[in-house]
Amino acid sequence: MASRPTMEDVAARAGVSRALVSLVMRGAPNVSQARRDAVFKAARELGYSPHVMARSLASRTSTVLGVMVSDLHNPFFAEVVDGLEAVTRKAGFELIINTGRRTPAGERQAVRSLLSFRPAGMVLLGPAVETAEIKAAAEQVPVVLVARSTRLRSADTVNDDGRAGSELAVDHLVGLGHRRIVHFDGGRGSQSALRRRGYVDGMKKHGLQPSVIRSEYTDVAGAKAVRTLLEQDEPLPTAIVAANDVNAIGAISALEEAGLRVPDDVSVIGYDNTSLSTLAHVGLSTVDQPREVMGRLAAQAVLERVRDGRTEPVRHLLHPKVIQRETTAPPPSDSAR
Amino acid sequence: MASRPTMEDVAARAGVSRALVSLVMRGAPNVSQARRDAVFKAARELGYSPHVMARSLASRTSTVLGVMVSDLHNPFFAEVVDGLEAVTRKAGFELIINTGRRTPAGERQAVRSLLSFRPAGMVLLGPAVETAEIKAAAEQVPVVLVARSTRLRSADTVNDDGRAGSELAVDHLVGLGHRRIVHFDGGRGSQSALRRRGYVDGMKKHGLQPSVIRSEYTDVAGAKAVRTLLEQDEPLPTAIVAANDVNAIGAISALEEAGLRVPDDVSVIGYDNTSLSTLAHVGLSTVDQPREVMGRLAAQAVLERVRDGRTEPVRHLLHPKVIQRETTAPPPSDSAR
DNA sequence: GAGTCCGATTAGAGCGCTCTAATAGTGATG
DNA sequence: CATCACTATTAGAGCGCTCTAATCGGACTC
Repeated sequence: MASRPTMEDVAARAGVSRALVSLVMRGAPNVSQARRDAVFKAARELGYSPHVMARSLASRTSTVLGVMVSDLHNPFFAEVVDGLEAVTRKAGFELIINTGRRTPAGERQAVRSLLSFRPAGMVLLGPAVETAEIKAAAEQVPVVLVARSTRLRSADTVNDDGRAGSELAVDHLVGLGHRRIVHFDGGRGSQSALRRRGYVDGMKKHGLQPSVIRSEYTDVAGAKAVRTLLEQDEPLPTAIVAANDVNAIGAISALEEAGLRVPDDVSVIGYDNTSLSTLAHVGLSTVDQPREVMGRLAAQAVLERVRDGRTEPVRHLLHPKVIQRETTAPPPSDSAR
Repeated sequence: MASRPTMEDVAARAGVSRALVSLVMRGAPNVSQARRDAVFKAARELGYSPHVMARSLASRTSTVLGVMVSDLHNPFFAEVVDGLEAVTRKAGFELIINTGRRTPAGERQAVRSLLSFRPAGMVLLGPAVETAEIKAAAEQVPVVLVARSTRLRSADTVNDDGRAGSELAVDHLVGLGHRRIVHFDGGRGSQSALRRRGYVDGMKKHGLQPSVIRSEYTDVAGAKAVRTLLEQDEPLPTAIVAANDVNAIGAISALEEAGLRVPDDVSVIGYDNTSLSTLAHVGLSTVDQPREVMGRLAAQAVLERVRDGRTEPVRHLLHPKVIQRETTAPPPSDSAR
């Protein structure tokens, strides 16, 4: 495990100064072809590659972008990361990813850890962490939030209109004839309040009684919410607006385990339109968020702050739409109230 | 966006030397309580946090572990990362994750990018990248491979016995009465050759004719393999041994789209036992790999090299087992050869 | 042949930190 | 009260790099 060669080593081997090697490595224009070749040759022979962190320390700049993923298990984020990567790679930045392990405390750690690399910017995907923490980060470095809204002028946001999305989900179910529609919410998760409000507003709009069951953005929580439902005395709802796709799938699993058929007995609609819902075997009806586009927009936003020095906040608000697949259908005929 | 405070700033504010601040930050024992408190107070007031990279530059050590995830979309890796995090966090190391975007070229970039941070060690999850690249990395830093075998003495490995696992899958299907069993392989993906061999060996052991369809570790590829199957003249197989869970789910989706029922018409068994397969709605029969344990073992292996200076390679080989759920059943009765 | 330019090259300081070696401080000891 | 034995603190060099300012070496002019 020989210690890696440094610029000094390359310089010695190529018979030039360290400064010249630095120029060559950065592709400076005024270097003679002969020296340039000699430096590259020496670098190749030694297996040299620049020490990014020493570079950023010396240059007081960084090409690193930190990405905090609140839940690595949710495919939604993997798809956003795809969009992020596409844009940032092209712009010559590097992504480093950290996970929040589904808890605010974990997210806090992840954000701080990312910050300790002194990145040029940060993108937080679905953060559930306190606003204070986000604010602190945004004071040090440009921050873009995805799937989380904020009033902070120092952070940009990329969101879909979660209120509208949930309302659309309700409209869709009401359109199919449902009246007893329950919402499993995202608990303390990001955007959960908005989706809940959209659901409540939608229900009221149709003159229906909203009913929210506290849940989370995980399959386990979705299954648990169903069990809560089954233990209640009240008649079962004919439809569920789940917090997100993962939650919906957990719910469907629990329903089927309880001998209920989806959508014959109960309709379920998710949220996010992740790859999960696309699978024909799952065939989850859901509300679409354009995940890859969101990643791209987030990357552009952070680059605008980093490279172009923009300081005015940007708020991207995308319009959700319902994707009907096989988990929503008219309610069973005997369910008329 | 004020530039972040440095150790010098903290020292000035606390009325001590920079060296003392450094000692306090590292929790050195021989510092008076009074000074220690003063330093922490000043640090807090300034919002100071140490610059990890300057630290590792100066100390010639690193607490960073690089993790290359070949496919962020595959939940298998998210679960391995859970195990990695649990162990490394406790040991005071930080994880930085990079993705290979499902291509060898992407993995190469990711590995190099990770290396440019001069991490203490690297863990490659399911790498499909060339051995030469792995070897080059292993010359600079301890490397642990998960879900990929190698002969390199410079790298540790954590694997399940893919050959045995596939053979078990075949045994399971044969035990149910299947005889026309097809394998969708993992193409150039890691461990794919081993799983293929286990399948072939298993078939031969039972006196059956192996039949492999080239595929990949993605749902899209699984669906495509089914379509290939349907276009062939030969009678459909009664069972499929899929490359992994994701591939299996893609396959099931395509089968159902074609009007075939699983497991009534065709049985499907996956590989990995990811959270995906656990969902009751999916109910995928599969071959279990203990993902979180694998993450823990990998973390321990890399820490042993980093901290304890182990140089002998370690090979963890875990024993797979079949998990029967709802996608495997006896073949349809009229399918007798 | 002295002077001028301009592109190519380099010396040296410094980024934020750690680490070694030296220094200051504090009692205990004889 | 000088000496010793510690413990607590600090100065200063240096990690691998960039960047500014200085220098070098021709080619060109008059």
